[in-house]
Amino acid sequence: MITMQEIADRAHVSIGTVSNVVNGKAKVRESLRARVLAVIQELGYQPSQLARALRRSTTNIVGMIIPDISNPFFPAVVRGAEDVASKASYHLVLCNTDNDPAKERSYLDELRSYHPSGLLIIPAAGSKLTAELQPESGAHTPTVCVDRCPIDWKGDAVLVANEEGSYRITKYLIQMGHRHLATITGPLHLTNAAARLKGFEKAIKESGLKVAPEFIQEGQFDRMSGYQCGLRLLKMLPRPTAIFAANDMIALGVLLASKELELRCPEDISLAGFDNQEFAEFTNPALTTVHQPGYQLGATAARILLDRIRGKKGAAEQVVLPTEPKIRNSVARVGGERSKPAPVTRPRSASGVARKRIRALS
Amino acid sequence: MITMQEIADRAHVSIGTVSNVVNGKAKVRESLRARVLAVIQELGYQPSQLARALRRSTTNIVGMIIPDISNPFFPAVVRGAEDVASKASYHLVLCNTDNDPAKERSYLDELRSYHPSGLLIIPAAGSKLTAELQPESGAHTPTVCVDRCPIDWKGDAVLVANEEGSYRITKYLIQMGHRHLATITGPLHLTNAAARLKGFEKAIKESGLKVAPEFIQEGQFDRMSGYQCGLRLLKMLPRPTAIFAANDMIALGVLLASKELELRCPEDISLAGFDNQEFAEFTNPALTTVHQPGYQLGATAARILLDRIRGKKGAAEQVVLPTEPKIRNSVARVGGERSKPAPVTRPRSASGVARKRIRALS
DNA sequence: TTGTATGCGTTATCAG
DNA sequence: CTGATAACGCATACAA
Repeated sequence: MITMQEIADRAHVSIGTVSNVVNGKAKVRESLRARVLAVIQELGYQPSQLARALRRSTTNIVGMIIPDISNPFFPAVVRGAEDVASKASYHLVLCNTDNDPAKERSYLDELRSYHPSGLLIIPAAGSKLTAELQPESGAHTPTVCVDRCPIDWKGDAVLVANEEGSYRITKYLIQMGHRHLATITGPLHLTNAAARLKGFEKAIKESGLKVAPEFIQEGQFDRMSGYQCGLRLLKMLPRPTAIFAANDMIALGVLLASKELELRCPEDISLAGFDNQEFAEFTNPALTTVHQPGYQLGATAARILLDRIRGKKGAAEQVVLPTEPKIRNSVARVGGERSKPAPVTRPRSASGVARKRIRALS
Repeated sequence: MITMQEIADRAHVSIGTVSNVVNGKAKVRESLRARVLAVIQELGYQPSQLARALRRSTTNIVGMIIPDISNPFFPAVVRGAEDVASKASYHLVLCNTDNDPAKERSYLDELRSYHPSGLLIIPAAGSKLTAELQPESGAHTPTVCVDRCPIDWKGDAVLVANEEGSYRITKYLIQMGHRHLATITGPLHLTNAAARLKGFEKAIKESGLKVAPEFIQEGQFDRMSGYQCGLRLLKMLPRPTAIFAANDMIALGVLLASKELELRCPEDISLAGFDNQEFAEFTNPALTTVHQPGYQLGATAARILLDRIRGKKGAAEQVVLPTEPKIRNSVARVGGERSKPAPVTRPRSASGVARKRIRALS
């Protein structure tokens, strides 16, 4: 490795001068500056971020922790975060926790010991380990929770209108004549999974319907889990006529399960998801789901983080981005009803502060 | 931040002793050891990786560079890499280059200045910047190229049998009666894109067929590009009867284009992809494609990298993993032929060293 | 403007 | 076994 000292020697200047030209802080005589730059070029000198960080005790990296890189929803939010971070010349480094709180903890410690400028966290299922990141704790690294947060999280967060989204899609299911609804949830100690279930139950209740407890299956947010819970649900008698899957990966699993049981979707079983992933419009049948703005989620979170990094004080910001049902072909009308479905209404209390106006579903 | 010195003070020992208990290198009297550990616990001390790395000039991180996190194929290889890296207690940090060589360069420099133990690189379209990572260059960081490599790459690499895969799927297309084949390739300066085209052309040639030059469209490996090239192709007269898309994202784009043009797949246009992504069996129609083992790709690369990190010398290893056609419903039989398709034969020279035996397609 | 010296938090080398 | 001390590469306050 080639160091500043070597540059200094070759350019016949002091190491301090080299540092000054590298960082452009202090003024340096033009002739020296040129000479130093030339030597730097020649030797291909790269400043050691390690030493620099140790000295300045901060780096230009933003750490991001995601729970499951193989669920394409998360890469979408990563894209959003990265675009704004890299525009502000921060480097985004990613760690995948595999939904394992222990791994999360380990990555978090590792990341923090590199003194990142900030942290973007999508907590793993079961993590409550973010105590030392809360704003009140002394010299904390600026941190914002994305997509979901531990129940006791007090800091900045950007979420989506989960409850409203699932409420609206469930209403739609009911309007389509379904009376025997089931749902496969995510891990319920995650705020977003809980909110989606809440919206589901709210719609059910409002319509004077009931769901048998066994029609509410708690799963993971992945395809495997959707497959297993789907199988279980589809074998029950009487069978539900519609399943609300708490995300699109689960829905994919249900699709697989129904195929295996030789049940047709939507004729035998209607299905709705949540995410509106890229593949949702291409599945067979095209998946009716709730769109959530993954990219904006990441971008917004990164913007809030940058504000904090730049020293913005004030109360924790909790932004809630809107969700929007996407009606496609995986839900069939059931029963005699032939009337056009009424527009899906919004619940009286939209959860949180929706940034954009949510258009009513036509 | 709490330092070793503080621990030493509180435990009434020297800083050297603290270092010894933390690293478990030298022997420390049990009583002291316990005292130190207690203080560490109490104060929640975390060693500074920064200082440690500066001193040791190496870290336990493995940097990984991927070109497009929103293409689900790459997350799959990340999973593989991470599983083996983290089992060996390395931390995988990810950087997404967005297929931008400048960004790649920047991340690479950044990463390298943190002294990672090794680097896993899936080069961006257009990167030829890996010169200083080649094994011959002096104190290089162990590096292995994954999935594809710049044409002049001399180091370790793990790839898949691209040419063979596209050869076999193209043969299949021809067996299904197609005579007017088109292809949408990836960026052709990427080895894998070039190999897939080569396999395609080889099959064509072997069958005594020809493709019009405009039936070979060079695109990017993403859906947008597939959509655009697809549109172009589908508007040509005479129209190709089958399109071989160099990956599944491109195929998705073609699906969209055909839908927009009100062309039915596979009746009006047959389509084959490459990747066999998770969604491929759920698309409408289910996508016929070439399976490539993303997870193993990452896992194998990480294993080779770990060997190098542990000091293994020797010539560059170039592993080629097998690919396998997956026949589903996006390719229609065309023309009068009604005979059962003959088994797809393997080309005489399977490219590279396939690790597993490739079963003939039945 | 430029050079010198100190310290960031560790690890490693040596005396005790 | 334990403690002092010199690096690691850089930034910065201060002296020249």
